[in-house]
Amino acid sequence: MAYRKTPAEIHRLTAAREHLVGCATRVVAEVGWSQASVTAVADAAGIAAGSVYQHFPSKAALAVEVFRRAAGREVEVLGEVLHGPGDPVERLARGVEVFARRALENRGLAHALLAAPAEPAVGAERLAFRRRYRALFAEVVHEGVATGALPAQNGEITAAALTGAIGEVLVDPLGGPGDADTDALLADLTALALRCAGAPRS
Amino acid sequence: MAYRKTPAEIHRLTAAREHLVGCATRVVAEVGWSQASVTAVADAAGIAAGSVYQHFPSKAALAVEVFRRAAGREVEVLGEVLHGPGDPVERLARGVEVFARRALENRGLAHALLAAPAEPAVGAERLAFRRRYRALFAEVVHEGVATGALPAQNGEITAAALTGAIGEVLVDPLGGPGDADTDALLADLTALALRCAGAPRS
DNA sequence: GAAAGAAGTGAACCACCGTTCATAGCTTCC
DNA sequence: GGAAGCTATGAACGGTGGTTCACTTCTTTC
Repeated sequence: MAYRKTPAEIHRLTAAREHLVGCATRVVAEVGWSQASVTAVADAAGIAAGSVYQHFPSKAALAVEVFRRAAGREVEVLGEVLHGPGDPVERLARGVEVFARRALENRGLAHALLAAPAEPAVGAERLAFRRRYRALFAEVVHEGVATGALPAQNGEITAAALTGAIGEVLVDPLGGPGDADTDALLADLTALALRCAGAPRS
Repeated sequence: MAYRKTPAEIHRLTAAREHLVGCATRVVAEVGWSQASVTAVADAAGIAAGSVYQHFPSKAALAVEVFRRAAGREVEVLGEVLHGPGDPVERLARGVEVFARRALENRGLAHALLAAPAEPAVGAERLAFRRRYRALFAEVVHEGVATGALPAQNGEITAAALTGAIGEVLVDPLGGPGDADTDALLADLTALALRCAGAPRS
């Protein structure tokens, strides 16, 4: 044999791959899936279109990777908050707030993850992650029902409503174009969440 | 002059157009916007691909027409229920129930209207109609707040949550594939809606 | 330094799809 | 019946965008 990947080379390759995924994520967040052509992504990463295929077998595979990375981060953060300290109702409120705040802080990415038109492979991925968000919320709702803090209810539906509400607000900002008051919006959203779950009025 | 459209001819033309729109709606409901190519739609209507352009200047125009017809019906029905008799809370519950029931009865179409990936022109239309659904719900919520039946709240967000929740449930049926129990689902949804709006517990 | 092999390149390829257009078939009017 | 005008047709066109591939460039090994 006359060639073996040296550690430095391996590192260079994975770095290139990471760089590609990062740039692709940025492009998707900025212009959406439909406009994120292989050429556009490659340009953003400073490589040739053909080189993308050194790292991924197809555009769909790259897209799925981009989606999984970004959506995975959100699931992780949400999970930490929902499984953190505090009683179920508090955690639910904080979870909604964090989830929504992160989405509002990176609207483009959030839109891409939750709503923007995408190829079927990404659509399937989106479905899977929606289930995970929903499951996380539902878990806390069930907990609240068990401890008596919340009334009996279909937790899955409550959870669906929470993600749906945040998605709605993201897709079509109600307060006009400007972020007139993000904090107020977040406050309204958490209040909605507590009503949705049937938490006692404060 | 040697030619003028006779009434019968006019009727034939508009009928052909209607037939085209109807078939296109069916195709979209069955396979989604992305798979509803001009050829597929023309085939379904039993005409040549080129003939579509006798009735519509572009595929986008046909798509928009299909969307407007279908979404317009829903707005109308929802409006009638929400503006009908009964106190605001009752109307809200009935509105959610009717909206969701119709969606569940024609899942394919509902999915196309609310969620399925679509070309930009349809996306814009969708945004406009979402605002209308939302406005209708918000109106009733405001009414309820005014009469004291509901607590003070951001009605727009409550309305967004309601449409979002129904959309969520549609996109990813929670109870597995089967309609295990549509009535139970509807009951859970209306219960959710009332909690969302903060209606007194029954 | 030279051979061997991998990564990078970008122009060309190809499939798909909306759209057009020359042609054929019908309808209207005299 | 025939001229004029409209509608219907479907093969051909053109743009787009993912993918390929012969070739260049860089890295490793001896």
